[in-house]
Amino acid sequence: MKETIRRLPDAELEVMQAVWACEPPVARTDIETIVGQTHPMAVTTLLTLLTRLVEKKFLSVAKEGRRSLYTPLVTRHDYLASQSRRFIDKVCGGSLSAFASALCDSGLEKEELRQLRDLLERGQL
Amino acid sequence: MKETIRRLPDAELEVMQAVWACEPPVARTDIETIVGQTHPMAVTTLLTLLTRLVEKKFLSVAKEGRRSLYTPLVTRHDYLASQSRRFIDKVCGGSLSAFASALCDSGLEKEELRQLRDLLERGQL
DNA sequence: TATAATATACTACAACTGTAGAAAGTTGGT
DNA sequence: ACCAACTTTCTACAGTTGTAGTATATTATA
Repeated sequence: MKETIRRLPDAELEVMQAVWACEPPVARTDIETIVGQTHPMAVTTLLTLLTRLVEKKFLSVAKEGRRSLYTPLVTRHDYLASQSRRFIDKVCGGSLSAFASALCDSGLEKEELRQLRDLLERGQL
Repeated sequence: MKETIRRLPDAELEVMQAVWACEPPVARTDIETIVGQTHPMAVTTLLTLLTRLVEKKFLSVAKEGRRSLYTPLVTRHDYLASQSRRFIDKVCGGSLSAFASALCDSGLEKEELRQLRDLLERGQL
């Protein structure tokens, strides 16, 4: 099991999602394209968020000429795993039945819930 | 399915959890006892958080003599359901397989994962 | 009824978050 | 060598969050 990974604020998480969606190292322009599709923001805003992610050790940065190239230091999988645990513990109070009940009433379709069960079964081989 | 419910900051969520654990309406002293077990804080801090929860319409408040009595306006179940959905959408990018994979690697025991599957199955009757 | 006890309201403040303008550095092209 | 284009860094600011001291209101009681 992994050490705890801090929860990122929404805006920073959106940027990380964009970074994770690319082959590293990633240039700002690529991140901008992806983030811009769902959450347009000023270039300087994006750069501020990238700087904060570097400070928080979620990204490393390297200069290539005038550009900065970013590389994830935390994998998407590790982040999701850590936050899933956090969610069960902090939000659901550690209760699996509360968690399951919440999922059943979360708006997922019956078919999606079945799919989730199957994935859980297969995943734990 | 319910309308979206805003995510509460950690401290406010802890207070809500304590409120939900009681029979409403709840006095500050009762909340203090519960919250204090895991997260001791000054009385005024707790009162500030309660005030913010009232402002955010998570609680209603009524005076009884010198005391204030608080009643949840959002049920724990609705909050968990809403936040579960939010987690899958925002954190897992809507991918159930990413979600399942994260759960499998979240540090839950194999036995707990099996239990979760069973709960999901039973829950969706 | 004066006072101690108790409860909440008001005020405060630093750190974090979302957002972006202004400034400054880098480079390709002419 | 100069400029236009582009990139990042610096600075800024309002709103949120975590935390709590001070002031004020209420009440039981001696």
